[in-house]
Amino acid sequence: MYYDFKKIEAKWQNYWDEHHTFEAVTGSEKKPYYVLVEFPYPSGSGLHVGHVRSYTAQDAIARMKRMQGYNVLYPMGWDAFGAPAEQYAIQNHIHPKDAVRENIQTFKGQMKSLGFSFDWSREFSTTDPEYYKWTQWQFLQFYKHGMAYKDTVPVNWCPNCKTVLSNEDAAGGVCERCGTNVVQKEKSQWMLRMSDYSEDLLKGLDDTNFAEKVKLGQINWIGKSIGAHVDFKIEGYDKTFTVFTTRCDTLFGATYCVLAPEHSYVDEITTEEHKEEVRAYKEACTLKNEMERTELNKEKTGVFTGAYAINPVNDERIPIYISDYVLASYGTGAIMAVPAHDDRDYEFAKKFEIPIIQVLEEVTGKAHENETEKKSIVAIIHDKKEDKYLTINWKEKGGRLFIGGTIQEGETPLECALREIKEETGYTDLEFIYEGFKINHHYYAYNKDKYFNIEATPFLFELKSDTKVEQMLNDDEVFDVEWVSKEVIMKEIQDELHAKSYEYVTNPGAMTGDGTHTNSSFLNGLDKEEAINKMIAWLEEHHCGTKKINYKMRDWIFSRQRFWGEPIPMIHCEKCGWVPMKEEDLPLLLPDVAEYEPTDNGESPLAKITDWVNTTCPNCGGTATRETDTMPNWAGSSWYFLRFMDAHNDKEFASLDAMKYWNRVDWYNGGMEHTARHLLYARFWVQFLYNIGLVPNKEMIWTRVSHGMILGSNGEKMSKSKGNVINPDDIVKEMGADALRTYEMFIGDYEKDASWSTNGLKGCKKFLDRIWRLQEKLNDKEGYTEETLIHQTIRKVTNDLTSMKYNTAVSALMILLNELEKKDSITKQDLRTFIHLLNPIAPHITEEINEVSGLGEMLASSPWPTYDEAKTVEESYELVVQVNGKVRGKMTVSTDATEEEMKELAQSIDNVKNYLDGHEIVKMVVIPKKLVNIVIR
RNA sequence: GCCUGAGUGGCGAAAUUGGUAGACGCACAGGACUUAAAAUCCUGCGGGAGUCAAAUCCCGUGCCGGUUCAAGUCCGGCCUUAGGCACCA
Repeated sequence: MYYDFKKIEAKWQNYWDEHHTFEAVTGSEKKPYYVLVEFPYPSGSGLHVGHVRSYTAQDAIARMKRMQGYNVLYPMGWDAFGAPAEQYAIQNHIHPKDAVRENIQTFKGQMKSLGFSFDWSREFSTTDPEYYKWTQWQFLQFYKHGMAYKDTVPVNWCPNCKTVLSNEDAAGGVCERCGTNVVQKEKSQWMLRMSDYSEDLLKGLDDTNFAEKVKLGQINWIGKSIGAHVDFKIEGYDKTFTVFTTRCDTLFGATYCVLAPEHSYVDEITTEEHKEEVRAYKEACTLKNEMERTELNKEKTGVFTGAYAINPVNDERIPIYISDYVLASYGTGAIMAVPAHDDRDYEFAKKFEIPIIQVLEEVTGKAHENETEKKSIVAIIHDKKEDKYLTINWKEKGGRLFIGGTIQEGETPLECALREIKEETGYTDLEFIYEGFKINHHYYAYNKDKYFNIEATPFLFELKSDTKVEQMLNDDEVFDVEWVSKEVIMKEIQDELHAKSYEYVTNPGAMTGDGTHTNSSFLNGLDKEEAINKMIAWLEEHHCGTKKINYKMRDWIFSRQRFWGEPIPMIHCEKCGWVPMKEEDLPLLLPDVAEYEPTDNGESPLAKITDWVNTTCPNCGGTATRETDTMPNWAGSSWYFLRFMDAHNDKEFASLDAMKYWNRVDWYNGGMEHTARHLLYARFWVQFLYNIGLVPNKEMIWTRVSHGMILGSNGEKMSKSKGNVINPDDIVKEMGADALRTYEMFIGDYEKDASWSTNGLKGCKKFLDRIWRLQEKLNDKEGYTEETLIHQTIRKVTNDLTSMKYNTAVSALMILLNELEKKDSITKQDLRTFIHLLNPIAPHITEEINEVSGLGEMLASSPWPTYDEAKTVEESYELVVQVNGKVRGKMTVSTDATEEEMKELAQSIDNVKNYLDGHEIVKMVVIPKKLVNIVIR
């Protein structure tokens, strides 16, 4: 039997269009369900097979939910502002809106040819004045509530192209277009006070059902850290500066302070002697952009200001440096540096030879009552020639150790180490290399029957020559002195203190872990958490500090120096300053011109269109000029999901009634690349609207999932230059939309990337062909032929579609097909249920089969198949019999066999008997309806 | 460097959350139909030992170790890889 998929697909697509099959009715009696997929940027290259994957996945959910009786909203629109359209327009001297209109036509045609059940009646583009009118209106609300302000911020600037670049375009510190080094330039920009919402955005996550990794992305971006502000007096000034630290417990170890080069105090406190150096350093920093300051700048740099700060806890005088490793934009732009316990400070202190004070000792071993305290050393001696380390092997009595010993009265740790080496091994010609941080070790000495708590100092020495004296050993010191390799040490040094000592001296660096405090007056003996609390209390009591929470998230830079974006509806009047446009004058339309070359000074191209720029002040009526910056791409996409709820409202952005009816987005799908920023912006936008009473929920998105990419058949990202691009149009023409949809659902785990395989696609086409041929087997009987399997399949497909396991849903249907094909004939109900389950994934062929074979009402308007749990149970199953955990036999057993019967049957299998013969049965583990494991001895 | 995933046949992948590892599909091989090919259908398909053929046994989910009657799944330690963040104090 032959079928023409092109004809069938066109037929049903037209039917759906003409009958408005998938249009959602706001306010319907049915329960609402809102399925959303990120609306695309309509680029010139058309729909990507990756789009097909996520649109199909969401389409399957939307179609199933409709059949389950929900009023489903599954809308589509266009996020069409942005640089590529502007770029294209500049090159071709046409208006971007014309390019956009064309691209939208292409995208829409492609989407229709794939049979997605979008509600096209709600379609809009962010570039429609009817839409961006409301984006502008919402900006005015931000402004009126004090949430929008102008500030001077550094931007990436390409001196050659004379244009402002986004961070993406300035990747690697060079301009993407011309390769010139990007510099930082101060520019006045509109900002939104997003940082005010840090805590709300964090807490709001509890009211969402986002995937764990999505939540984590949001949490990391917000970057909450709990710490303290500490005030430092500046010597010779009646001034203090404040630092932010998460480790105020290490304050006794602070040996210097660092200000960001941009810190406002720098010029004032720099002494005459250091003025030139500081000036030069600051200038060097402005020439560097953010990229260079972070990525390329591994080595710490900085200069001394000549000024000193006073450590409030001990009145120590500590030098103030400036360095670009301290960021002006985070915390207070100033830090206290504790080189012993911070990697960056350690590196800096080593380079500038600043003292390092240890205030935290790592604890090893377990504390015990009645410990004897003492101080000791661990000495590690390295022989460079052989690359071996000196150890003493106590054999059964204590394993392999380095040289250890107790510090005696009047002896320094270093003297002790040298003495112990000489006594225990005889070596005397050693070069001191490194002294590690002290370790606090608890242990029990069997030979003395005593508990000890020692403060051990690890040392590293290099062996200069084999010069030796005779060992001086006590009677109980019976061991071999052995030189061993690194590998032996890693394996055989079991003692915690000695293993740690080795780690400390061979990888010098800051000790950043937890431990017990030392050299810290009232904090001594406390662990990190206790010490932090006690220090905060002390600081507050002495009025020189307080507990403080900091967030990485900053305010949203809302200006773009671009033509193709929503104009910011603000007017600058010389008398009145910045004045918002009147709401009734919105939308502020983009001018209809065909020239928008960038300006020389980084202004938006709009600045050159004087007719548009010059206006009157809404306040005083005097001459005024318009803001020429436009909004970022993120603006229009921050609230589009609200507009879909009431897409044609010309009185409001969306009515509260409509939003209350739809309630929120139930299921939102998008790319992983948008889970951090887009989602955060959208949530911020919604929370603001909620706070001013314009939306019904503080979180308007419930579940957010992300899909993996479709890669080329070579496993690389699809791109024209690699020549591995698959155009969905070609596939639809050759194999049909249903085959493409089925394949993309079957390709693998939905959340993971997957490589394209034409053979895999062919397999899915074959699957559909076989279903078509199933019609030849129809008989006139009633009911199900394979009742149990069909009920199981209904359950499996229903569950899998709801949990995004599309690949196993398809495979369950393949299994059912294999079984149905084995039958001589099947009933109409068999076939009807089968195609019904497949309909959300392959909607055209299934509707056609349903119609041609007269199986019943149209699938799209029929209720989703239901299953009976009792009917999913098999009459019998294969009992697995294990002996000591290994499978030794299987047999078919009735489902109602009791545990006792299972045990008996298990032992009746011949092969099992062979294993049991001559052994005692210790016990039997029975897993009902699964297996019996016989444990023998 | 930090965070988060992932590592299973020739390939894409499954595995009810501790209970028969490799479902389903692709590729491949053999066979049927055909003048022939395509399409379609049937059979086989992790590695090894064994056998005329079986039965049966051993090994096998990145590596090493552990817990358990039982580990792809849990615990400890590594290795590789992808993505995100990155001097965030």
